[in-house]
Amino acid sequence: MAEKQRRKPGETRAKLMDAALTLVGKGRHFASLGIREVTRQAGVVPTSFYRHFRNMDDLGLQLVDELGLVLRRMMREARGNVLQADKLIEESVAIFISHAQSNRNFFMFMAQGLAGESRAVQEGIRSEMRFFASELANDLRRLRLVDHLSDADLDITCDLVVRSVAFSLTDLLGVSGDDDYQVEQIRKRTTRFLQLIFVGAAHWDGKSGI
Amino acid sequence: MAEKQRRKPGETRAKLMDAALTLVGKGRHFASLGIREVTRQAGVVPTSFYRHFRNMDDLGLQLVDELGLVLRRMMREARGNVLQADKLIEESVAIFISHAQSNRNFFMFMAQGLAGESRAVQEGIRSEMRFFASELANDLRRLRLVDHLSDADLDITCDLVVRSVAFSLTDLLGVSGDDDYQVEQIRKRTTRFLQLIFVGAAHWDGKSGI
DNA sequence: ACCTCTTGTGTACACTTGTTCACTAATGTG
DNA sequence: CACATTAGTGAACAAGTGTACACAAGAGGT
Repeated sequence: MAEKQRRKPGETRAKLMDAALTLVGKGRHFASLGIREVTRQAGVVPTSFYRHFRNMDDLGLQLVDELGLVLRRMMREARGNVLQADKLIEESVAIFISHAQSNRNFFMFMAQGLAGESRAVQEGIRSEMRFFASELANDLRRLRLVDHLSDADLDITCDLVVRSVAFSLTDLLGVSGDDDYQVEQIRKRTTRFLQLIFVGAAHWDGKSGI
Repeated sequence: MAEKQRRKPGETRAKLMDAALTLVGKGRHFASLGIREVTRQAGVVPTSFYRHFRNMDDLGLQLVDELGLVLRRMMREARGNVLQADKLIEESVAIFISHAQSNRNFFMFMAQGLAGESRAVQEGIRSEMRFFASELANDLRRLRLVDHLSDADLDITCDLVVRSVAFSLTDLLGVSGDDDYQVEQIRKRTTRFLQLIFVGAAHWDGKSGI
């Protein structure tokens, strides 16, 4: 019988969140996880769960918050590392892929959450994406790369960019992660997507299309 | 005690698939559905399930097949109804939204399956999307709208179009369905996305972007 | 040193789950 | 009509589930 082991404050909480992410990383869907399963994976007794979360949805919401931090870190790195404007897309995609690889479980949770079963989690992730898109819009404005676009059109453009990258996530998470060839294919394809979008934005006249 | 009621062949099978879709439509995630739950919703005894499916994954796979039919019907209608090339995007998006509304549960299942827990279902949906993109490419070629694009660039373009529309699905399924204003917003936004992409494709020179 | 709050533990209970089995009514085939 | 096959039923079982409760060990304040 295990002794009671008092650990650092918040450690069990972190272990539970980690456990959920680990299970998601192993291919399970967050919606199908149970409290007992998560506590088992965390090496903790089931009742401990309730000390930190009201239910699995609650845990999901707190994961979204942490996801926000991961995304912000990624954004900061992108801002710091993208020096020349002409390599902006390529470098940003590379940074994105690198972060997605090293936080695989988090991004897997994000991909799942977009069509997940908790409306709150869904809205949380969506909100993170909106924030991301608006920051991207700010940056592009600041770099004076989109002077001819109205605010509304810039908004559309950035939204589409973020969505395309998010969709690439599902490609990326579908391959084994150390399959360098496949990852490289996805990187190239995502880069092309964004280039296509920005070519469209550059020639956008505010009216119709084809 | 209910009598044994022999029904039309395949009726119970259909009822089970319908039941799963109904539950998905009610906001449940497919990955979290259980056999008993589905049979209960279908008004059938749990053991009947095994007469038609080996497990829930199997049911999911068969749902993907039916989803394929729905998508093909939609494509056929789009081909028949889009007369003028200049309204191509708007009409296609309208048809898509209309189908997504009247097959809400199916499309919800599709949105979930993209990051679902069964690899086979995931691959099935992905394959449907690839098929859709390639058919779109064929149509655009046939209409001679993309003569300046290489096959590879056309492929990228159509892929991006299909992805964008698929992502709009998650927007659409997030609103209540008879909230006409919101649906209209999504329709407009999706249309803009596609217009932006096609403007990009029209000015694509085979090299870089911004 | 005392008290209080927080956090982790073990036990318990009622309920649900997936799956097996034997049984039976309807159906199609000869 | 006889017969094999299919497709439905109900009972059963072991395993797993969420949650409630009472208890205890350490932390922090006074």
